[in-house]
Amino acid sequence: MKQAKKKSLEEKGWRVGDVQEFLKLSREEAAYIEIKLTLSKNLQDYRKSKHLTQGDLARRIKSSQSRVAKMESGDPSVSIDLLVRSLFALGASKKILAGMLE
Amino acid sequence: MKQAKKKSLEEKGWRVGDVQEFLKLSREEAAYIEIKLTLSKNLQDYRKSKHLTQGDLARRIKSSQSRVAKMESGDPSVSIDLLVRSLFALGASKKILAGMLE
DNA sequence: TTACAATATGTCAATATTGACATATATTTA
DNA sequence: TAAATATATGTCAATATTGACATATTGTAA
Repeated sequence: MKQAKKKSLEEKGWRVGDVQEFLKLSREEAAYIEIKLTLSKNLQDYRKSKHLTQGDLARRIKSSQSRVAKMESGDPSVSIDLLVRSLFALGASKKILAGMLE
Repeated sequence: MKQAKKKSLEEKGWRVGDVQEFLKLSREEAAYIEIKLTLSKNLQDYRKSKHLTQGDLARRIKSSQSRVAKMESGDPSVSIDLLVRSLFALGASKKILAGMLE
């Protein structure tokens, strides 16, 4: 955007640059959420493939059934760290993790 | 381990099973730490390849230079979440992330 | 149906992670 | 060299994540 136009808009009260910033942020936010959902889904598949209940997995990682449920439902209160640690507890490796993201 | 042997050891005060549990935990812990270090190193390379200072990156992710330094040094106070969000802020994609873990 | 097992949802105190700050230590440039 | 710039390290109050709990809902076998 030309400086003159930018200045003109700013004089009218617009915060120029915010749209681009918004788009960039939402792109990054979307990528972040997508990763969490990918890990969530894979965790559930992985657990089921081992014929474990949420309670079983909870015991293994010293957590609770309700937290495992939140992990698998993509609850925003769950960190990537916890998802990754849970996958490792089920026997996944770094390579397997990489495969989940492809 | 045979049950008789196990019982005998337990009578002597040993917590049998702890060794296996310790090994399993350390295996998972090692994998978790390895992932963080991998992301740390890649973050630094990625940042440098874009000719940005730690301060520049800090501004982009609304954090501080000191936290970026901790991210790149593999400081245990840094979460995978923060590392991943930072990589996305530098333009990385899910696929690129996967490549880092291979 | 009715038990029973598994999963989902909401809450919260305890714990972990965070950005910010001060300041030390490189590293680069004039 | 010295000054400027970049990075490292320690601390801490604010915020986010956590396990635990209660309880609701869903699935499932008798």
